Amino acid sequence: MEGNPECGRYSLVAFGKYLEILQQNDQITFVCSQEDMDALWRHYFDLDTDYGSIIRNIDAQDTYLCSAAAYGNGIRVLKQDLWEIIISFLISQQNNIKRIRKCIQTLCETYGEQKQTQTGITYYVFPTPQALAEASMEELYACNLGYRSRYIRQTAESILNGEVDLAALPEMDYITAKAELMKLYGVGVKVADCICLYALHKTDAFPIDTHINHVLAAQYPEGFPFDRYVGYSGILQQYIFYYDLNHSGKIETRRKK
DNA sequence: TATCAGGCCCTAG
DNA sequence: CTAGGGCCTGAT
Repeated sequence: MEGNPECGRYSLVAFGKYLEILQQNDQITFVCSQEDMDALWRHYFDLDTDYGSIIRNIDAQDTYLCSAAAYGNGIRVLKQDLWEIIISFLISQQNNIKRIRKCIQTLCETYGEQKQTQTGITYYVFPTPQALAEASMEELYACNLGYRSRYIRQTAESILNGEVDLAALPEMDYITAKAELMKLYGVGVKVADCICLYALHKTDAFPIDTHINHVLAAQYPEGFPFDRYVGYSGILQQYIFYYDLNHSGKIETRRKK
């Protein structure tokens, strides 16, 4: 998603299509046909889920989680393309967001199909498994993917030769799907959880990275109450992550100045 | 110059 | 099973 929060204008490419979104205060406008809205974007943004009821179910005694959820009110866990998310999170490891975006953009421009909107905007779709499997290691390294290049190459091949069947994954339960994903070279516990959450919408998946780990140690020394939030702890993880990354970051910045 | 950023793989013990 | 080293690269 590319965006300019100042003027409330966002754009993204998903499932081969380009979408522009405009926001004026509480009003959101999707610039697309009614058909695409109903067939694609409603599902993609998980618009039929009531996130408000999830937030209301949070333990009122848990002031940290309540604050995090209030801060992240409006966040939605997207239902993104499985293949795209696998590669994107292979790239994300030991990496920062700025470079992740650049790597993915380079992959799309180098190996993805170029398209144009009716209004003449050029964009690139995410490359297919075939396209990435055909890339040489030298070419992948040239995309600044670093040591993740071999993860991407081998993963693309594992998909092509049927070692892992992408089409079968959505039918699996969370635990099974996670184990299946971890057969892919370069996919460990954390990345598998991200894929489960962002592409397969397994909302029990609770990715634990360095930020979350830090919060869990500081706020939940007795352990996070997963039992209380069966079926949607992954959504709460999003609130925690966003809160820790932005809110507490701002506090640190202010202190320094 | 050293460290770190939304980890993972591999090898030892 | 757990610990620890190595790994691409760019920013600070």
